Amino acid sequence: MRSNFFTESLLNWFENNERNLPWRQTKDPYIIWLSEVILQQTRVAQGLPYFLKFAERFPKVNDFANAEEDEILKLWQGLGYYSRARNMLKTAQLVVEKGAGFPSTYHELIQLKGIGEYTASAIASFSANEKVAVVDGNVYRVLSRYFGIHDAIDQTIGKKNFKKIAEQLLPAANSDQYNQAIMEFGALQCKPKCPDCSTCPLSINCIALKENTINQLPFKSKKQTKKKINLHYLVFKNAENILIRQRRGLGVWEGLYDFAAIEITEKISHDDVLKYSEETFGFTINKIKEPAITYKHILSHIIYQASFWEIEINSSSKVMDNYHWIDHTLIGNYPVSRLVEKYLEG
DNA sequence: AAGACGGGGAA
DNA sequence: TTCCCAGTCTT
Repeated sequence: MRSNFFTESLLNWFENNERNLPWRQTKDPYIIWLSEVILQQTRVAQGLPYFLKFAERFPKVNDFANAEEDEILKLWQGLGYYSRARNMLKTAQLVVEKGAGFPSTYHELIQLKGIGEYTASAIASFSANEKVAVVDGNVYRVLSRYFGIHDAIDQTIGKKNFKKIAEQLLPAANSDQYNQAIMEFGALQCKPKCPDCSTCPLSINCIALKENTINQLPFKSKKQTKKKINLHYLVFKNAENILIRQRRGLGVWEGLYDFAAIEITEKISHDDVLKYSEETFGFTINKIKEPAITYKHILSHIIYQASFWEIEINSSSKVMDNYHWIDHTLIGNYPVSRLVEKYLEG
């Protein structure tokens, strides 16, 4: 599967269409790592401001390694897939501990937390020009269409095939430029919806265009379903304090802060709230404000229907380890989900 | 192999 | 609504 026309056309297209992105101004594997992890499953437009924040706050891996997880998560707030942030801290700490600087070889990178095949290839290619092929969503799309490959990209067999083809296409020289080029081409020209094939320099040899299968490729075998969960938040307050909880072992939003909550499918009543408050916390309720609105919050695999009960109590009695009474004006200092953020915005 | 894991932008 | 984004990890 060698194609000089394909690779030469992409390199030429890239020379004329490359975006000026800040992480392309450096060979520092640490900075490239920042950008690559931030951009996992994330559009450039959404990730860019986060990259700028992180690069400014943590110019060196040492700065990152010395930060508290809460600060990392606060900076990451709103970007999603928070395990990326938690894994980055572990990786930064390990790199500093080893004392040899941020690695730039695929072999070393692939062993680090939060760095998989794509990210290890990207960092090795862009920082050290190692001859490895990147395979991301853009690459699947461009290759599947141009070569008319209908293998499922969410199956092991299909992934291996695309990987092999990507490796065979890698040019001997400028493989770093070529890797950038094919991804940029996928993002700007060979887009998921309505690609502009009429101006595409590869269209003359594009199998999917010839077969009219552009809108069927790349092919995925599974379709995701979302389960619906009702999330009843109990926001306990007294005169000056509010009760927050750090999420531990709940799956979603690990490490972020929210409030006491009941997750059941049924609606809950005024009496349920009273009973739960008494049994779980020993609280005596002063006043309950029923939720006026509900929030629909959609994750990749869950649809939350959330409501917030505001509950006044008189004292701040002792609570479990992962719960904290804090001054209500300080809640903005804690990392929270977009759902909680929207509630707090009123 | 399949599911968990966020949030938002585009059509 | 539906798709998918410079994917990775766990089971």
